[in-house]
Amino acid sequence: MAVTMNDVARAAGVSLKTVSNVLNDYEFIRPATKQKVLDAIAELGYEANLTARSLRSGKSRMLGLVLSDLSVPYYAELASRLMTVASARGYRVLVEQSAAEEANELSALQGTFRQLTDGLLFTPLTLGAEAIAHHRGSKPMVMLGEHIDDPRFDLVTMKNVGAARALTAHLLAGDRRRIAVIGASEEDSTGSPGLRLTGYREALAAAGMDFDPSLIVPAEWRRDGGASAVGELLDSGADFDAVFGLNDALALGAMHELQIRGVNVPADVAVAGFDDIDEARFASPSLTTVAPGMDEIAERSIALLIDRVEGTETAEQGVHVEVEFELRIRASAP
Amino acid sequence: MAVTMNDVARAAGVSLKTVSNVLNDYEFIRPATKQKVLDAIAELGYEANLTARSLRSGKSRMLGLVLSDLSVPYYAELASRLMTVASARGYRVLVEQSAAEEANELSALQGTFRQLTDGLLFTPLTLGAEAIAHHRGSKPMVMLGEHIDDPRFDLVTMKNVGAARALTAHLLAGDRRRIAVIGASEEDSTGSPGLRLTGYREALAAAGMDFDPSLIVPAEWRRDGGASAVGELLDSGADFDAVFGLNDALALGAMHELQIRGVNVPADVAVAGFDDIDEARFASPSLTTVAPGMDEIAERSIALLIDRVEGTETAEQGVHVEVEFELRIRASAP
DNA sequence: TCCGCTTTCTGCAACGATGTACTCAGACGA
DNA sequence: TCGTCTGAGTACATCGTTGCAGAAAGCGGA
Repeated sequence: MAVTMNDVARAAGVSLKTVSNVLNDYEFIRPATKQKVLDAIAELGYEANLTARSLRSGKSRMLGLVLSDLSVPYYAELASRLMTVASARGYRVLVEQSAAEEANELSALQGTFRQLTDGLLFTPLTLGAEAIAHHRGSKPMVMLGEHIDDPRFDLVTMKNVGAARALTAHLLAGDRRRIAVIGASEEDSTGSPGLRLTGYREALAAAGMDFDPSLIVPAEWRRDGGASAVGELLDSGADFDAVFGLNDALALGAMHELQIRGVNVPADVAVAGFDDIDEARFASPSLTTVAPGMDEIAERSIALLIDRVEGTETAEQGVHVEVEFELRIRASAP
Repeated sequence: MAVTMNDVARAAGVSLKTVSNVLNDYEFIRPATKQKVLDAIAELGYEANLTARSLRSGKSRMLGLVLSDLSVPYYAELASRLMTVASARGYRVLVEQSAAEEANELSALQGTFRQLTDGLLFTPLTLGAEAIAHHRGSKPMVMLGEHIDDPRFDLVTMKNVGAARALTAHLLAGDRRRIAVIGASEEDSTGSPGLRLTGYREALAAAGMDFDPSLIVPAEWRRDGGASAVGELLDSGADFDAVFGLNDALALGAMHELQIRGVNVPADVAVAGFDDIDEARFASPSLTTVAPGMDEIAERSIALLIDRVEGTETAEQGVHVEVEFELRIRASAP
């Protein structure tokens, strides 16, 4: 059996409650008593039982993170940073994969997963604002990445529109005139696809260029999605001199397919992505993309969530944080 | 406040313990009573408090996973699969990053992390068998990936030696005569680097070729490690016609650097990796590598660990599982 | 001297579940 | 008819903490 507070109390010759007081930094304890307790703890190698503490106090010092799939590089890198930042503040992160399915997102929002954690970092993909508001429960929650722009929720996000606009402007400045977009459909206006597409349209408009719906190709946001989307474009004989993949996976898949088909990147077609995952830097050619400020997203969202959990952040309305981006101009679209 | 078993008991007009009995599928309950309880549960929307259950029963239905860094694609993909498989058996996975530092591995092995979980999936990178045996505690533990070949531990691993041998043999069959190895040093004989290097040496020996230590370049197992290692090789004027990166990240980094320096892959230098991460398929050129059977690793290790936790697996000695691999011949080393 | 306040420490209940031991009918066999 | 056994359900203690209330001792002020 493990050492309990009772054993420590006996060894130190004090009451159980005094041990608890020492551990919780209660103010009025004589230094000598405190030392006795600390010595006993060290000698017995006592470690607090987190389950019992959690049951009694109602806090687990665990944060939940809901995302679609940990094997997506962007999410993996984000999760890694979130865990590191949380750990520095004494919290752990419990990850739940939703596979982008509504039922899973719902159960992560309500069920036992919620119970185990003090607060939630949520990347909704299928659930809308109303559904979330209705099922969210009472514990703190910070929305991530997706722009569910609703004053009821805390939100930490990247500048989707601005970044996409800047990246498109860069392509235009490089004399690309027919920029295909992969990963959205024409009518998208919300969510990451919609916002990034909006940035693209704004850049076109600013340059006085027409928007051509035939250059917008929907695709699953994965490498294979990017590959097949660009395949369709090529097969259809579309005329384009650049591809903007709405995330890096799409762009990398597209670039792969282009090269297989003998299209030179960037001479014939420039390629740009979004996210600046580590892989982008080492692709061949290296991928021009946008770094959405992942470190800052991780820090701000963890800080906000923990402040909510601990009652430090008291804003009534949802707090909205937008993080600065940086263009990463590389060989695929110089 | 959340609904408790007491509320359910009151609503159903039975004792608290009867509710518990229904939930735990106790045998002797009249169907009518059971139905009353189930109705009350449904009506009140009761959900068991996992923390309380865990305190009382000593089981949390959580498994720990210790790895160096979730942002490493191989680990991210593995973690994702492990979570999916565990979830199908009603378990969650709590991930801890060790950053490949000894202190972190130790604390994951002993500390509060261990307390929170019923069993551990452990990828040791710095700790040796003795240290692990000494600090392991009493809960079940399954070693992953690394070949700490010790009968005291359960282990699920890939065929490192065989796979590396087969891959090297493939390169030799393609008439590559000077195969550089990135990610190991000459004296390595254990761990992933050592085992894969052993496979390489065996393949050379089988082909009657000499082993040239100057072709073995140590490197951090990351993309940038692969890039700088191959940079060193080129700078030193070494003579080589193939690169075997001991994992895909190394190989992809190396391939990137080769192409930047104007070396044609595969015409001038063939490149091969190890792991078959998703990215390998979409690299340019696509990467020849070994698929180490990740799905099977995930299934077998979770099954073994849960069987230990639930007492189904009773082998006294450590159970050792070796999973089959498959070569993936692609464009970088046809 | 007595009161009230602060400092230091203690005991008990409680968090919400499960395990053990028990009660109480009713059935069954001798 | 009696004792025993089995089914069905209950009461209470328990897991290891923390919150709340209170007790004892010391101190200053009137």
